[in-house]
Amino acid sequence: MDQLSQTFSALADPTRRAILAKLASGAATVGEIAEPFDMSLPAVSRHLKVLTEAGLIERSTEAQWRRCALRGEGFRAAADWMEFYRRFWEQQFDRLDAFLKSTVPTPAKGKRRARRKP
Amino acid sequence: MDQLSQTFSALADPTRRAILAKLASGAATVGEIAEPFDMSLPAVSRHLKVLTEAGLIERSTEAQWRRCALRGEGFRAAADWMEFYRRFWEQQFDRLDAFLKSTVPTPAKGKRRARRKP
DNA sequence: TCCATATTTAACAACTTAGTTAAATACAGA
DNA sequence: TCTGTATTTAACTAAGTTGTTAAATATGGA
Repeated sequence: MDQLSQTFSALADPTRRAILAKLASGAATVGEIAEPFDMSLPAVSRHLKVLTEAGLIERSTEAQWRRCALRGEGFRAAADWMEFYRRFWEQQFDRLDAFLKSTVPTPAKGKRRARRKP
Repeated sequence: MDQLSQTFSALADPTRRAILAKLASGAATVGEIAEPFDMSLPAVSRHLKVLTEAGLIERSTEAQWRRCALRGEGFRAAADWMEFYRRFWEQQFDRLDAFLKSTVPTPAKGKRRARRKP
């Protein structure tokens, strides 16, 4: 599977996103990560495997614990991909903005399209 | 399924990302969208359904054609979610940057390692 | 009305995913 | 070496995804 698909696929699960959110405030062991979830340890272990293979986390061994930490670089490609589409939602916002402005008693009429500044 | 999962799940397929890329340069009918793919029309139709349900595209009817267009707003939540993690990859870059600076006392001509684009 | 074009729905197969429990493995310390 | 704690792997099931072909539906025009 291509890298982008693997990343988005890994992010498409609420449990995995919750794991990432936890790791955003610091590294943790598998047991610590699993604790808040109403799910067996093997299930969490597999979510961690998916995140690792997607490059979103990295793991190190400390005695009998496996410490997991966020791997920022793993987000970059997906974030860059998304960034390309930013203009579309900003443009949409501008359209709404323009619409609201045109609703206000202002004589400016016509089909012009506002562009947001970068 | 929650909205974020639905969005990321929709993006986790190269065919669907290719469809979005095409729509980024303008709206198109189902037939036009399907044309470049080595895949049956019903298969493309289903990808479009997934994208529609994820809110990433919107459709309108014109005679017997269904016109599809990018729906920027649909990207926003996922992009915002990603944005939260930006500091992690930027921080990682900064760490590398700092490491390289500390490793090379005098940034002279003989560069030992290429720097990634800023 | 009937036909051609555009698209979706139905029915199906192959494959993947996400969870379960039970067993296996890894390591630290008595 | 034996034991307890931490974690992964195996085997299995249920459900979901992606593709196929055939049939159904929608629309405009002769």
